[in-house]
Amino acid sequence: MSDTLRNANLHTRIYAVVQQIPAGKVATYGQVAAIVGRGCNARVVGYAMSALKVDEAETPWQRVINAKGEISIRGGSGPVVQQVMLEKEGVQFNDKNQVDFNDCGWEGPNWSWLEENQFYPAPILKGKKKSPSPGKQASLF
DNA sequence: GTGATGACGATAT
DNA sequence: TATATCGCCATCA
Repeated sequence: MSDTLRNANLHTRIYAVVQQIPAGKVATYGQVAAIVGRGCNARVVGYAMSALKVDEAETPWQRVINAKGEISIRGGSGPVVQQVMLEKEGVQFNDKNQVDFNDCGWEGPNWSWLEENQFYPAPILKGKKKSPSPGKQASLF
């Protein structure tokens, strides 16, 4: 499995991380991106989610939301379906249809899992960062 | 083989 | 506080 993941595409690695999110918990795109590391951005995670195929139906894509705690899917019944699925898992939404990360936020996978699967959770290179401010980004775990 | 497009997030101004 | 910009990968036409 680890070799498979290591050689896999970024999307496959993203799916592997998403599959670690337990029911009743939610993670943000940026959080998943930070775990995957290696040139993965929040946007790439979003792309990966949109590219989900039937084959990867086991991936709990509904547990990945944006940094505001809201559901980011645009069209059709997607957002509604996602919220219903999360509520079924016990995720609480407030009046603004937002998730409280203090209550349902995912703290991340186990370090042992990360090592086993050759993941290198590191601060992602963000847009033009002229004045590096570590610690701010490292608030993930 | 090339180009456009799409579930985001953080910084800079 | 709000808007603009940049980073980045896989898929499809």
